[in-house]
Amino acid sequence: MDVIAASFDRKGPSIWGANPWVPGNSGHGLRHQLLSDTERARLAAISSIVRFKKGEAVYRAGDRADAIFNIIGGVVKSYCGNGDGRIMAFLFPHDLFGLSEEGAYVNAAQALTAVTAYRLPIAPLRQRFANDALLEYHVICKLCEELRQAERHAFMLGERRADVRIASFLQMLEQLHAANGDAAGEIYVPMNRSDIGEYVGLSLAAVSRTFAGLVRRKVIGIRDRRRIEVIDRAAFERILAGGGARRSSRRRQGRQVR
Amino acid sequence: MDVIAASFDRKGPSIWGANPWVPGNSGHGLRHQLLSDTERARLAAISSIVRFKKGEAVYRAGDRADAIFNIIGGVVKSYCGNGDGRIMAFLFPHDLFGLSEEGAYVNAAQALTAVTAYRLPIAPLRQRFANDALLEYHVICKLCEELRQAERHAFMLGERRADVRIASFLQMLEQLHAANGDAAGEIYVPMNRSDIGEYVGLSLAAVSRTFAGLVRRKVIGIRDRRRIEVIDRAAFERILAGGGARRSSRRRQGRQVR
DNA sequence: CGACCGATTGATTCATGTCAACAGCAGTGG
DNA sequence: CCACTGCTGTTGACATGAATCAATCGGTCG
Repeated sequence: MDVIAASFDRKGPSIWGANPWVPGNSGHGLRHQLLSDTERARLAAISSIVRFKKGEAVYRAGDRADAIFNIIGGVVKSYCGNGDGRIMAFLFPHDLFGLSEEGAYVNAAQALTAVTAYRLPIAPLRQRFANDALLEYHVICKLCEELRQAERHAFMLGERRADVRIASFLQMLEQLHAANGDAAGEIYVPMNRSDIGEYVGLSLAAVSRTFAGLVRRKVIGIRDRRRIEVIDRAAFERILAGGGARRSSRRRQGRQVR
Repeated sequence: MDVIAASFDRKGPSIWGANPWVPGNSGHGLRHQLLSDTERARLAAISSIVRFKKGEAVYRAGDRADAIFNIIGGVVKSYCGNGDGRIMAFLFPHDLFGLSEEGAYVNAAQALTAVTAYRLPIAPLRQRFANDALLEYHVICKLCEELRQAERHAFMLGERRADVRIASFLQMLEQLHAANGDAAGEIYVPMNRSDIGEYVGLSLAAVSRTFAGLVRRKVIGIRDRRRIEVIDRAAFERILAGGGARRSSRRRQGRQVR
């Protein structure tokens, strides 16, 4: 990990999200910058910029948690450190990560690509919090969003069929690109098959097989191993919906809400 | 739903949690009251107390989100409203729920038992936020905790074997009791088998079978259908650990952290 | 008592895990 | 330039464990 003084050619830490309490704030779920320029500048003053090489560890589970991170560029995975490599989340630019419990990181984090990030030490950050209610409010917004993301993850894992899980995963990446205003049409998949498996709860073999199946059914196309495009959008949506269709057994209806 | 003016025989909304940045703050993960008496009183001033009968809906997915809730007593489930009944979370006293996206609730919520809760309207709450940095900070702490909880949920769903999932679920309930200082020895299970299934990602039949299996193996004992005790603690831990043991195939080693 | 809901249990099916061989590709070093 | 090695991804054969369908049972409510 390299440490560099926060330079001024960037405005400072950047948090993208949507205010959960403002209706249709920018319409179709588009995220935007939550922080004002002055907030970003103030945060820049207490932070440093760090770089990680591909594959480098950002922190390990149980490490003393003295900072949180804000990604400028690259992709990070947050995973269970205890031998079990299940991945809890993929983190992208404008995301915040490094949550702790009782002062220690609960998960481990590793750079999947080369990563640049702001490192925000806890102590000065808490100082800022105490003086800046708006900043805290924005962090609350971001946390709500991460919570929603974690729920979506759990929702996907509740799905039984492998193709639905993979399709949900692709949709997640696609929506992420869309929310960031990136070019559509092609989905960039920065993580390898094994990491996908750890995230969606399938074996490496099953992930590979499922991709192959979707290609055979002409639902998706794979150029590069990391560039996927949805060919048959209707079939894609049908797969995603397919999850809700089943599990329509006896127990469901009439009881859920009365 | 009944609405009652917030009475003064209670101190006001109550949020339990642990400050994620204070090391071993009360040792073994014990949670405590995050709000001061004056904060609680101020929140009480802007909130009302609501009651829900068993089975009653608190809100539905897509409803205009104009308030969040803080449980005083009872258990609530938060579930996906779109026909698909998967449960995202069980909420207990001192929990906060009612998160929204663009001003609308994303999930539906239903009372599993009779429930009493504070209802905190968003508009005045945001007023209070603007004037009370400490309150916001406490909400951040709570959100971090809920995020962690959602991650644990996803972690459990990543598990393949039914007995591990059920054991994790029981452990979750047990730790919940412990964190609240409730009596140990017996686990109170306020939800029915079907709800458990929706939460842990198993069919109703599989939940039932798995409980039966654990009883047959003398790992747990079932008195009442909602009162379970762990008989063979060692075997119980072994089952929980069993998850991490597998998935040790080729792909894992040497790459996760270098 | 009949109807209904929650729960248990059995028989069968089928998707995914597991094991294993192998192919593509990159990096390394002679 | 070419073996050698290691990692990533693909594919096949087989076993397994949970979903599904369905019958049954106990409790509760009217």
